[in-house]
Amino acid sequence: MAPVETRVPKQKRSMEKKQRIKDAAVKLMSEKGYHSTSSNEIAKEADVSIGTFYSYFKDKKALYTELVADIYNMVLEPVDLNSLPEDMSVEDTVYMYISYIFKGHGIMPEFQREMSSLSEQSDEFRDIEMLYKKQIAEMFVEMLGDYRDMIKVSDLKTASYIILTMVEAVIHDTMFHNKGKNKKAVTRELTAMIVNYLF
Amino acid sequence: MAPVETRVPKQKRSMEKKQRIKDAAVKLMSEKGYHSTSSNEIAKEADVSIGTFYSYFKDKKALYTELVADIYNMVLEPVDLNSLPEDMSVEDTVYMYISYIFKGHGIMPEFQREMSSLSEQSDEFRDIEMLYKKQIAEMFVEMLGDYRDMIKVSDLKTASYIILTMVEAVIHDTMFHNKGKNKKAVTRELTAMIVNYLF
Amino acid sequence: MAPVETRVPKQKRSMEKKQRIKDAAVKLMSEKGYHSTSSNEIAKEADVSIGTFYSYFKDKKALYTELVADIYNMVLEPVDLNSLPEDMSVEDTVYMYISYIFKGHGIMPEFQREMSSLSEQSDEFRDIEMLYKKQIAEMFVEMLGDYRDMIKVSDLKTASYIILTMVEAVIHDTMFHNKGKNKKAVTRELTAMIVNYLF
Amino acid sequence: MAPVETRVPKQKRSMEKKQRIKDAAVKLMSEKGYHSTSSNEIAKEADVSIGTFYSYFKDKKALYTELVADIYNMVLEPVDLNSLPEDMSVEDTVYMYISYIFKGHGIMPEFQREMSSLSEQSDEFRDIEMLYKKQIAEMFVEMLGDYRDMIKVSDLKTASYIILTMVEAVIHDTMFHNKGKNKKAVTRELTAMIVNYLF
DNA sequence: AATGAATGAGCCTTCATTCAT
DNA sequence: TATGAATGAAGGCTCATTCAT
Repeated sequence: MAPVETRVPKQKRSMEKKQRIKDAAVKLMSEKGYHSTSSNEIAKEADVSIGTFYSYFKDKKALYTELVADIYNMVLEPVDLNSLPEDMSVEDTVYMYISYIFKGHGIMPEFQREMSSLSEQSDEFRDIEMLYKKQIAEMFVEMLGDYRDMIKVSDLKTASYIILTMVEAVIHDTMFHNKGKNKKAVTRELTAMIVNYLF
Repeated sequence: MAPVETRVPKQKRSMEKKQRIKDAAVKLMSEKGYHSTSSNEIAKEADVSIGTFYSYFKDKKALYTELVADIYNMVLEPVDLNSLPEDMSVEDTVYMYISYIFKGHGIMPEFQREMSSLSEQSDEFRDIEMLYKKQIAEMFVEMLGDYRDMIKVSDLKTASYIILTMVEAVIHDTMFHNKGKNKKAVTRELTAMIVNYLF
Repeated sequence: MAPVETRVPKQKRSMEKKQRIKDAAVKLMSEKGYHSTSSNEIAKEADVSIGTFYSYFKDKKALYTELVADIYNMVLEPVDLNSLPEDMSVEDTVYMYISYIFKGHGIMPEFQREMSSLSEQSDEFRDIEMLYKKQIAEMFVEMLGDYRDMIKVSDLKTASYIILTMVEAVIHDTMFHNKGKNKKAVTRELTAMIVNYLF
Repeated sequence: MAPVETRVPKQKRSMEKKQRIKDAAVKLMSEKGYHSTSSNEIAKEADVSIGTFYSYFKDKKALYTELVADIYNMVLEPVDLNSLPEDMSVEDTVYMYISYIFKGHGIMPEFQREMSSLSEQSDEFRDIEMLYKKQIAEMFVEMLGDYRDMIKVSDLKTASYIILTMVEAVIHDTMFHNKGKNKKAVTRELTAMIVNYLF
């Protein structure tokens, strides 16, 4: 009843074990989905006892939540907006933004697919996703820099969120159902659409 | 091995029973998702024995498939494109189209949420959804009528599919995460974006 | 609780129905075994309602019991020992006896296979089988006629029962596991063995 | 889908548990037959959780298969043909062989009854039994030793199989339906019969 | 810290049997 | 007589989670 506190690993060996569990989980859940992957299976794939599994993660859901957070961090981390060229055109900026999102969807795409599916089912996961999305949307506003003043749309914040939603939907579709074909063409079309919309 | 065939109800009372099962399923799956809703639970909610459940539906998946079909029929049915005014502007046409999709998402929205979630997980369900989407996308092309000649986009078929994907994503987002606020504003924005894109 | 008396059909139409049920049962049980054949399936195959099924047979087991009795009657019925030639040799007599048993095993052999399997599981069925076996064994003694005096075995009754057991085992094996090959050779060998044993 | 492997017990306590399950299964299946004994029932009788049951056995059939193997091992193990007296008569050899089979049928006779019943129903089970039978039949040929040259039967291999079939049928009958009475008399009769047949 | 044997609630599904019509 | 919709106990099996070692 009184739950044993989940272990917070501080030593390297432990970290490795926790990471092994995560890697195993990503692998298996990407292949077979969250519901069809059992904790025992994950532990075995990670070459760790089921007891160890439960010493690192309160339950299966907690593991999943951490995985989602990890993915988002991986997707967001490598951005360095400060290093953008000063004199990019609007088109180039939007194009770059879309490419960036495209790139993010290239990281563990199968797992992201599973994520987007599960996010619909639980507000808990949904909330994390919102956090990330807001960040990405804000990033777009920043990227626009001085061009912001030329935008005809009044509520830029909302607009950027809608733009992100749209872009992700189309990219998602392109990645999974068109198997990643015509990335470039899609990026171009989206760019045109967004530029037309904003300016 | 050779199971007794699924019952095809012919009398009113039976129809009611089958419908009761469906209603119960929609209710529970909307609340807790497909995977967390058991057949026994559905039967109990429908006030029907589990045996009756399985006499109407081969298995849980078959029930789900019927539900999806029902939803699609409800969404698609009430359209009558022939009765559109002859002299609508492009903006009005697009606006109407988006409104139509918005309306569709208002039917059992929570269940549709679950549907879109499951579609990601199984090509089987995905296929049904595609069918419906293609119809809706084609409908848009038809609605454009004579304006089609003025469109600058070359591949209108693909464009209409992308537009639908986008529109649905945004509407979906608006419905569930903004709880349906500013439908009008969103519709207006989307209209502008699409018109700008196409013409 | 108070069981409705099982119907004893007196009219032709009813007889037909009951027979249809039996035929269907034999067919299905021969193919798939007793345990894998459901009463609903039998009723459907017989083109009769499940209610009708239960008006003719108290339960599934009662149907089976009747089938066993029927088979035994079919196997035993067509014998007419009185018409045997007077001057048969011992060998010919034994050969004829074995052939007779072989023939019996040719009647609905798959169902008999199922029967022999189930007989092991229920004393009820077992008893019926004993009855039949005793009759067959006695028949052999009768067939031997005047040769009886020349037999060296003391307890002919027991001997004849053992002989039957043996013969059936070998025939059974020949029918099902050797797919009925070398019936003649097997009959010949058995004849030799028995003649050697008795005389 | 990818089930956690069946547990291979290494410690004594576990071995005991697995054995308890087997013992319970033998007991119940002997009493009520394979089909009428449920896995939950076996687990309960063994005082073990159903989960434990399925950690030791893939499914009910796998348990059964192990039981059959165990029985065969018990029946075959204690044979040491090399220690036979050199100068046994043919009669004594055959008598000994039959006694050996008789003894084998004394081990868990009720379960063996169920086994022979199931063998008729599934080729899968039948195959295992064949393996064992072939061994026993071959053993007989070996036992005959130098007497083999004096045998008048041409195909000794087949003959030994038929003899085994016969002997088992009679023994089986003696054990269950005559409740083991006159073992000696039956053995004597069978011996005579076989010797007469072979030589 | 780590293990993994053990648990048992709960899942999906079947089928012999009843009974209102 | 006949129907067949309806029942629900029971079966085989899974898997998240616990806890003694």
